[in-house]
Amino acid sequence: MGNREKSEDYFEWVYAVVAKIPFGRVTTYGAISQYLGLRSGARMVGWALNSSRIDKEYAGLPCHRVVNRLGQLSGRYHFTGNVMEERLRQEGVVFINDFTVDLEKHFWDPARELP
DNA sequence: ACCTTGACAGAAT
DNA sequence: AATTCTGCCAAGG
Repeated sequence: MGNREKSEDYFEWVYAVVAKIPFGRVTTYGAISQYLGLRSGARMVGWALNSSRIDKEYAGLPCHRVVNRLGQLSGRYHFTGNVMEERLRQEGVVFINDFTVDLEKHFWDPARELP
């Protein structure tokens, strides 16, 4: 795990996109997989982030800005405590409730915003 | 080598 | 409208 050389390179592609999510904006697993044209689907995007969590080289990745299609912080349990929510609130992201962000307001679509 | 389990999402029931 | 099923594929047991 955390072995970037082997496995499919799309893990790298995922990291690249996540790294470009602007401050105060969020995107979804599905949007990323769609933008990258991954047949593997949104599930593998989450899997890639799971690897990045362990891989120190990607410790700075703003993976807290990735939520599921309903705006729910499905990855919150992979952060310590409620770090994911705290970070987003710090960026001024509006919450519907403790684990759901206002996607309408903050959604960032890589397919539309990226060249 | 087989089965289960996911940081998901969309279709089908 | 709500729940279940299905595609997807990498790890871990």
